[in-house]
Amino acid sequence: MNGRFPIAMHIMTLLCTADEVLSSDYMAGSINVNPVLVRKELSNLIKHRLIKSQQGKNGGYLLNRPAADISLAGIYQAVRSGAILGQAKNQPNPACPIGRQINAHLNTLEADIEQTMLNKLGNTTLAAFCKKFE
Amino acid sequence: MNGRFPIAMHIMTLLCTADEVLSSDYMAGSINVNPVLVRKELSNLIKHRLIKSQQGKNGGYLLNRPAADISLAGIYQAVRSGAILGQAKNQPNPACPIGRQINAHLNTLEADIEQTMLNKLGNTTLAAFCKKFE
DNA sequence: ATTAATTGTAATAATAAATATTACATTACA
DNA sequence: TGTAATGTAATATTTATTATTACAATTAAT
Repeated sequence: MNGRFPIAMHIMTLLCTADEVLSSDYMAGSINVNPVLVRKELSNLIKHRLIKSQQGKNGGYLLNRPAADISLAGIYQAVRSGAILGQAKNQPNPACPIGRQINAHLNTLEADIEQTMLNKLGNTTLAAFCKKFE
Repeated sequence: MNGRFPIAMHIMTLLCTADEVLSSDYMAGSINVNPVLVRKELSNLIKHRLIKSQQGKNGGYLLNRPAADISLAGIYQAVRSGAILGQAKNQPNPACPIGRQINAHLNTLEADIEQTMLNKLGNTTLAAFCKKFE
């Protein structure tokens, strides 16, 4: 996987603990990645209605609802890209009895694991996560 | 993540359902990836004592113990590389109160989720997985 | 003994994915 | 009107993954 979940969590934690809007440049400075990457992730988080923005001078970003109403599962779902257990890009040989069926069975397993993980992540709110930073 | 778990599962399923040793070239043909990639993964699975090899002509690979004694968690642990929830390669700004602590808290979360996932994968044996292919 | 099929592994190349950079249009406050 | 910010496209760079080539070592079969 890539660094999107850690970066999204960093963003959400910053916004959760801030008492005013934060700029993408400020957040990029805390995360220490390129500001455009942060803005892309902010765009995505807006699309998933987790945050909102204020444009123009003195603009910035803020949470779209109370942190107690945002679960880590929601954040994960906003950034998830591909399978938890990995995604091979091969196309197994359909002439082989195993190759013909393996993807279907792996997909079932993947769905099962992902649901387990979402249940677990759903147990923690952003508010609870941010309490650790006191 | 990458395709190592799917490929390892494909290998283990082939070996589980075979009644003789299988060559890396045969398995590469079923998986449809480069034979050297398969041999590298086979090497790794040997290192984790999940399979063993017979060298020389007519050689090949076979399971190292009954499929009922191999769990999907064991296979996952043999191939896992990095964090389930993603690994950012940035170094957060230590001058920021959030940046200073975020990695510690994300690592705790990661460990928690990974344990949940291993518990779930531990519930299924390779033998049970392979029964689906009848 | 010799041959051939195979494991095992190193070195390199090619491809794909992630991240960084540059640029600039748009917005809204002061 | 100037300025600080969002929003986004285009491109470049870096990193990770997969493929390829090559060949030494091993062992069964002839």
